[in-house]
Amino acid sequence: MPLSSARHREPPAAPLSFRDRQFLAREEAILDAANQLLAQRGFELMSMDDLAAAVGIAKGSLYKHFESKEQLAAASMTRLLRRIEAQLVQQDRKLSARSRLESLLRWTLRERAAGRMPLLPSTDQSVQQALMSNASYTAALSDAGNALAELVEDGMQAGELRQDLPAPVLLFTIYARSCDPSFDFLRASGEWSDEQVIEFMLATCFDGLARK
Amino acid sequence: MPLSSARHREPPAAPLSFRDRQFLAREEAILDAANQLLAQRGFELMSMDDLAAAVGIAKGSLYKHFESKEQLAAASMTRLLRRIEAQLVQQDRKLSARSRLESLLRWTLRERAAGRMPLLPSTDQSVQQALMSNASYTAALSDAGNALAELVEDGMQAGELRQDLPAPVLLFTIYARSCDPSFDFLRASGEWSDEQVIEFMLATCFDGLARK
DNA sequence: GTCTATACTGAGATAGAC
DNA sequence: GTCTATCTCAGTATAGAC
Repeated sequence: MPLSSARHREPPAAPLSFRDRQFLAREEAILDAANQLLAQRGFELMSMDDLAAAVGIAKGSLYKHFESKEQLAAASMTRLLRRIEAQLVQQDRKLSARSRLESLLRWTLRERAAGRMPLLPSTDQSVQQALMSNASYTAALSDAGNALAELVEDGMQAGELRQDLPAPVLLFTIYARSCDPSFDFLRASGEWSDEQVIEFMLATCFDGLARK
Repeated sequence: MPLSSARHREPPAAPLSFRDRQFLAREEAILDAANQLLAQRGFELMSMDDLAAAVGIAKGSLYKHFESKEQLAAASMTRLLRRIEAQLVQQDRKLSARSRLESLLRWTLRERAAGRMPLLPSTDQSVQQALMSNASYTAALSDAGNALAELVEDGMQAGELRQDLPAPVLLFTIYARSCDPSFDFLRASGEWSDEQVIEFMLATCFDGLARK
């Protein structure tokens, strides 16, 4: 009977009771900790024990909020997708499509540097399957994907993005940069600041490796 | 007692007995199957049960060849790195650095399409740690990395690759393309052939997303 | 050296008191 | 709804027969 994501997306008209707000606050805390652990270790290596310890609650209590580890991961990913969408919505729409895409990728990589990127897109089939059978997740994925696709289309029509490749190729390429391992490699080398590495990523993504 | 990678790297002068050759052939079969499973599910989700079943031998026998799952993964990665290096060595050295890099990436993505890429670079710390404490692996990694770095340097000096970014940025960017999830996304869409997707990857990698 | 059978461990999930 | 204690099972690794 957890309130869960249903109430997330459609807040009731009536004000929440103190207990409900406390419950939701705890749920947010769980998702925050889950994001950290998922980012650090990935889905399989994040144990519910570790998560409970990180949040400071008992393992059993996790299951009052989320019915399984998979559903918890789905909630974590859903929240991320909603945030991505929010980033796109709040952007100044007078900016060029390319600069909006760059700005989104910058935000995403900053989130990742801060350890808040669950990084599930790159994991295995069983998790993917669990995600895709979660209605909230697929809805959020569709919404964020559509918003991003629209931006890519705009950029292509405006002549800012190349037109000799199919739009999905550009879309997935941008999407994949958010979980690109080169980000970790470059950060691990310790030679550059996070912001420098982010700008490197943007440069190689949009302008490629070849000399122009 | 397994012959293992030591004999791999320095074959003895004496010819191998029939039993030894059989043993090594089985070891190769294990690594082939391991590559497939690692590619499909990743390290954590590949169980030794599955692997033994795929090879058609008993689980216990695996431990006569490799002392642990981690060492087995290290052997798999080592073999891959040696093959990458071999690709570089056998290339026509009169070709431009850029076309040699493209050709290497093409080979790598074809290997991946065929399910032969263990994809371990993107996994967690515990595996990475186990790999880095394996001498054969670190040697192979160093060799392949140096060969690749040399090629990148050549390309930059020849003016084929951009010079406004540090060389390691270019190197890691190319390296990361071999485990780029966008490859899977594009293949899964079913709209293009593997070869088309590979060329898309090369195009976005070297020329970027922006219109030139 | 390969097999079958088993010990041991970690982790997901549940039961029941409060 | 949260806690402690426990169940169950998958998976690594090992033992022992042949």
